[in-house]
Amino acid sequence: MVEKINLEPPAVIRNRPKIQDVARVAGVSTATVSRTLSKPEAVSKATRDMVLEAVQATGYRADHAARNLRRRRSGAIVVLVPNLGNPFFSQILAAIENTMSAAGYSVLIADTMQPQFRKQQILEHLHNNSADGMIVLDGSMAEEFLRSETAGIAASPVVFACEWTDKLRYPSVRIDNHSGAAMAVRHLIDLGHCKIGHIAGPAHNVLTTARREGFKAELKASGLKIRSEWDFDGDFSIEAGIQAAQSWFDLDNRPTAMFCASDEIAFGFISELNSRGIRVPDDVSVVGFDDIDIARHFIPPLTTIHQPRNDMGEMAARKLLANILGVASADQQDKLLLPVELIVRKSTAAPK
Amino acid sequence: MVEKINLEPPAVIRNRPKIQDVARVAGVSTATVSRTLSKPEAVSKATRDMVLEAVQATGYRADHAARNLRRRRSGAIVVLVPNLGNPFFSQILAAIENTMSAAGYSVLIADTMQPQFRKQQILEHLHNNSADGMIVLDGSMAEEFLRSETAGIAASPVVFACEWTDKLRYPSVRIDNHSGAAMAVRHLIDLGHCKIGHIAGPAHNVLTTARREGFKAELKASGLKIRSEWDFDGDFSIEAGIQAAQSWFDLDNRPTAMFCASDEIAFGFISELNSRGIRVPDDVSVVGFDDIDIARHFIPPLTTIHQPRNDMGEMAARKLLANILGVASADQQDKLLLPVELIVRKSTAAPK
DNA sequence: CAAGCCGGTGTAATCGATTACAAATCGCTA
DNA sequence: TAGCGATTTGTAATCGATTACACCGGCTTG
Repeated sequence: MVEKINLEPPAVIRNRPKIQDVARVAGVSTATVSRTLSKPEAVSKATRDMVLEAVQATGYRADHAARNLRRRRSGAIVVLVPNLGNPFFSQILAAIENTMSAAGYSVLIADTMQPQFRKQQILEHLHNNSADGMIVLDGSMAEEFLRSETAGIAASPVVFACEWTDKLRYPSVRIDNHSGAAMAVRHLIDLGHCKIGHIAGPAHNVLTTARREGFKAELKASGLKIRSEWDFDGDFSIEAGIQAAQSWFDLDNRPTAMFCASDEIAFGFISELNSRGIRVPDDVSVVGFDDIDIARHFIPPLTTIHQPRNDMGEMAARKLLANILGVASADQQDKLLLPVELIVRKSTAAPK
Repeated sequence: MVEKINLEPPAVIRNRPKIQDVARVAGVSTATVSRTLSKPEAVSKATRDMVLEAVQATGYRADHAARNLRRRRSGAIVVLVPNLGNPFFSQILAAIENTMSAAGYSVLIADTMQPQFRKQQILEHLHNNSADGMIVLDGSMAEEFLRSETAGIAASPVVFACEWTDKLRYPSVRIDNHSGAAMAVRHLIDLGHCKIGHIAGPAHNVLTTARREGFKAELKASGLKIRSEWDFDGDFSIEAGIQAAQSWFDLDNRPTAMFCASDEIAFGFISELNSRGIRVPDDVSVVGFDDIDIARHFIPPLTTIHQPRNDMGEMAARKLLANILGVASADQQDKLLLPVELIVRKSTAAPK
C-alpha cells in the first residue's frame, strides 16, 4: 500500500515542464496556454492570470524546436563572413546582430574561409529550414549560389552587403566605392600631387574593380597620366601593403602619393616604409579606405574614406527582414548605395 | 472525365519534398529512408542505392526543426561576446566557429553590449532548446547565470573563455594573466627601468585584477616601489590609453615605462603622446597585452604579451563539445590555463 | 529438423507546440 | 424569452523526422 505512492509517476517533478504541465496546473487546455503566451488579447483576463501564474510556478519555457516545426520557420538567419578575424567585418556583424536580435531573430555565423566543400555546405542552412534568410558579406559566394540555383533549389531571402554580384538578382547594400576612390584621388590632387599610385585589393573582387576604376576615372578627369607600374596588385591585408612598399621603394620614379584600397594596406605600407626611413606624409602621402577604428590613432593618423559600417549592417538586416516578412519591396530598392566620406587626417600633405 | 485528372493533387510537384516523398519514390518506408541517411550501415546496399537515388531525384533535405524536435537537441551553440566589434574577440570567435562547424554545430552569436533586460534574455537560449551549450567570453555575465540558477533553472553545458568567474563552478579556458603581466614587467626591469607604471582595464574585471596583481607582484619581487599615482584606471579601449597619456603627461615625476593591460590602450597612449611630441621608446617604453594583428605593424611595432587566441577558441569549443556529448570530464581540467609569450618589438628600450 | 539468432524492413508512436475548427458561454436585442 | 453575434475555450490535427518495437526470412547450430 505504502509503496504504491512511490510507484506513481512523479508528474510534478518532470525534467522540463511542457505546455501540458502548465495547462494542467492552470486547469485549462494547452491551446489556451499557447494563446496566452502568443496572443494574450485573445484570452480573458481571468484565465490569462491563471496561466501566467502556472507558467511562473512551473518555470515553463516554450520549446523552440517544436514551435519552429509547427510555424515552418526557424527564427534565425545566417551571416556569411569572409575572415571573421577582420575587424571591418566584425563591426558590420555587430550591427546586423543588434538589428536582428531586436526583431527577435538569432544570428548564425559562418566563416567562408573554408575549403570548397564546406562552402557549398553553408547554403544548406537555407534548404533545411535552419535559417530563414542570409546576409552575404562575401561576394565570391555568388558562385555557390549560382550552382545551387541551377540545381533547382528554391530561392530564399538573401541580401548581399558590402560586396555584391551582378550575376544574380539578389538585393544588395553597399557603399559608393567608385566615388569613394575618386574622392581620395581628388584630395591628393587638390594637395598638389600629380604622381599618384594605387594599391589594389584582391583580383576578381568587385570592390577592387570599383575602387580601381574610381581611381583611374578621377586621374583621367584631371588629365593626369595613369601609369601601370604605379598600380600595384594586392589584397586587403597588411601584408599586401608591405609588399607594395617594397615595390614602391624599388621604383626609380616614385609616386608622391598612394591611394590604398583598404586601411590595412595603408598600415602595412606606412609601417614598412617607416622601417626604411621613409616618412609619411613628409616623403609620401597615403590615403586609406574603410576608416577602421585604429585609423584615427595610427601614427600618423590616417586620411581615409569612411564607410558607414553600422548603417550598412543595419540596412542589410532591415532589408532581409522585409524580404523574410514578405513586405512589398516597392519602397525597397534592390541596390542600396550608401554614401562615403573623406576623413582628412595627417597621412596626407602637399608634395615636397 | 477529363477534368478529373486535373483534380488529382499534384503529388509530385510538392513545394518541398519530405521524407514521405522520398519513401514513395524509392518504394520503401520512411524509416528506411531515415536510416539510410543517418546510419547507412544498417541498410542493405541495394535499398541504400535506391534511396539515395530517390533523394537525388527529389532534391530532399531533412528538415532540421523536425529532426531537432525528435532528437531533443538543437545542433547549435551560443557564443556570448562583449563588443563584437573588437578584433580580439572576433578572432577567438573565428576559432570557435571553425571547431564547432567541423563538429557539425552551428554557432549563434549574441552581443552582451545590450540593455540589462536583453542580457537576461540571452540565457533563454539554453532554456528553450535553441542551443545545446554556450561559450561565454564576458565574465560579467556571471551574475545573470547566478540569477538564473537561483531561479531553479537546470544547468546546461557552459564554458567560460578568456574571462571567468569564481562565483560559479563552470569550466573555463584562459591564459595565465598573472605571469603575462609579470613577464612584461620583468622585461622592462631587465632593460633597466625602475619607474614603471600601469594602465589597467575596466574596474571589476577579472583580467584587470589578475594583470594588475601580476604587475605589482613582479615589482615587489624586484624590490621596486609601487606608486599608486603611476597606476591608472581605464578600460581596454584606445580612449583609455589617450586618457592615461594625458594623466601621464601632467605628472611631475613620470614613469619611464608603462605596462598596458591591452594593445589598444597602448596604441591610444602612444598615439596621444606622439601628438604631444613624446617619442616611444625614446622617451618612454610601452608594453601592451594581447598581440592583436596590428601590434606588429604599429609605429613603433609594439612589444606585447601574446595570447594564443586561436588555441583559446579551439580549446573552449572542444571543452564545450565534450560537455555536450557527456564525455567523462576526468581528463578534462576544469580550468585550462594557456601559456602566454613575451614578444619583444620596438616600443621598449633602455631608459635614457 | 526445430530452435535461435540476425540482418533488414515496416508500422506507428513520439518529440512539443500551434492553430483550424467546433463548441460553449455570455450579453443583448427584438 | 428566443435568437443572434461576439467572445472565450477546448479538441484534435498538424508540422516532419526519428526510432522503439515487431516482424519476416534466411542461416547457423544442436
